Amino acid sequence: MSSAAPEFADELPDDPLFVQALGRAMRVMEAFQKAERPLSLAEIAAATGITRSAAQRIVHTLRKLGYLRMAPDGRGFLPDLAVLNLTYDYLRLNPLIRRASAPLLELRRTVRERVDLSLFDGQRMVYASRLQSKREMFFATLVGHSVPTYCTSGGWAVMAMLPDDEVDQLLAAADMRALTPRTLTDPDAIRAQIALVRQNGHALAFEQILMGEIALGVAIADPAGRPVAAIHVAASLAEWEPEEFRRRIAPLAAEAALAISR
Amino acid sequence: MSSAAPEFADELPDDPLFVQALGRAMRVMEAFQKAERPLSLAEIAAATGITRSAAQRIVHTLRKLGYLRMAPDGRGFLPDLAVLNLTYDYLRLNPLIRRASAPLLELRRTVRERVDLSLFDGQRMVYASRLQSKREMFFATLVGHSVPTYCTSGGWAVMAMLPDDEVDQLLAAADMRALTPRTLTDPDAIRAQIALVRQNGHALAFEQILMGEIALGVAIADPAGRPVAAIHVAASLAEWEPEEFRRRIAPLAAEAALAISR
DNA sequence: CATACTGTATTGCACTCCGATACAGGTGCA
DNA sequence: TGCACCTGTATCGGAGTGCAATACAGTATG
Repeated sequence: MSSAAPEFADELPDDPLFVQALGRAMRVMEAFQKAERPLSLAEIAAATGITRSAAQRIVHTLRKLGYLRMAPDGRGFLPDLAVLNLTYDYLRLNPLIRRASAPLLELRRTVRERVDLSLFDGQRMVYASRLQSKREMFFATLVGHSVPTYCTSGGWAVMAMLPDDEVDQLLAAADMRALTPRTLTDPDAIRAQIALVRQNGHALAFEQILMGEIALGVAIADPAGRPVAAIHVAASLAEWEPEEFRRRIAPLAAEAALAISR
Repeated sequence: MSSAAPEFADELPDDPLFVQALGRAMRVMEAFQKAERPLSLAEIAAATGITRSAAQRIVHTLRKLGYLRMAPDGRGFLPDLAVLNLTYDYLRLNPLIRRASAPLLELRRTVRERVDLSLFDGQRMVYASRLQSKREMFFATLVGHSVPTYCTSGGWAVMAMLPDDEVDQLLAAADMRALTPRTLTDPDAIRAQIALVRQNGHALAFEQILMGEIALGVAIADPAGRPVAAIHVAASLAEWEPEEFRRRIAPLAAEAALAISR
């Protein structure tokens, strides 16, 4: 980090339309992504590369607007309720999610296992909708939760629809770490999975995120043919024989994905 | 609307810390709350009371940051994925929701009906977590969805913990409309429900939001004793005799609420 | 074919945001 | 006890940034 390059670019060079104050403010909100507890002004300033003064003004403003609030003990700040209003508008207005509504419920009804819709965001797949089944962990069920693209059934399904050079780029840039003993972190092993998806039309992932879990993923493309999301169906290996799971679930998931893609 | 008062206050008079550009930007994001489809620059400008130029710059910036995107057909703008990252941080870092995790799952497991956690936001109760049961409507299950405080079991439970004058204020300011034929819109009828809550410790709502639905709500207070949220358990009148529902569910919901309040 | 709407680009001026600095209150280490 | 350092809060002059007006290209809609 001894480079002279600025760690934080307030704007791209010569972008006269970019509103600096807004860019900084969103960096403040995003600072909480790496936080595990309330952030003080000094911490916010450090994390975003702005001065404490600027952080003060931005936090003050975001607080008045309901996007941040002071932590219960008066030390540090946290995201606040107004954030959820944005969430709802995003989900409600997103055309893909609107179209996904009926097929996902139908799928959930027939398979009776957990059904998720996740959105492709480069290195991550972000959950936009979750229809639980039985046992659940809580935070894993939160909207906005994301999992790595390289080690999920949905991520493999999405990558299978990308040209090879983009897949290579993605895998090269991935910060791979094994989440379970069985998580694939070898790029070639992942490429092999992608090849399988291109044959089968779906991905099957064994214990990549959680031990005991099997997941089947199918990608959803936009009208131009680019993958933008994926459906997952996740279940317990204690209850399913893998080939049976694939045979039963794959056609239903594929049908749902097709209905959403349109 | 012939008054000379400005319809949009960029800042409170003499608040030297308030960042105008940021206030405007958040107004732009919030403009989508009343939208049913993508908004054009002109519409955003009109909805927020800023000029088209300012809207252009703000939209441009929010777009570069991933909070807005152009609609699929190139006409108008929509909230974009980055919003969900904020969502997750809010849910993940919120102390109340952290504490609620285990009790809610436990409650869901025992009652086997829909269990929600909603946050008190004045006139609205905003859903922060939803654990579905069987049949569901989709949009109703989205995080960030909100329902009026005055006609939900959770809202009644929350109001029961407020002093009477605050209840009166809330009801006076409420824009009451019946969502079903049975929705209570008479302030006195609602006050009667609140009185019941103060006796029973929970609220029971019949078909206030949706015909055929019964809901039981219990409030959650902060350490200072102010209500901040509510647990709902919702079920079908086709499957439950109301008194049986109350008898079975109320103690369990109350226990969960207590565990969360701490 | 004209009109009105899209989104995009440019420019000079003034006001707004900038960052340094100071302050009050609490915590913790010596 | 007291000093050092952390909280969040408040003030202020200067300069840089966001402001609004205006122009432009492309596309529906009448």
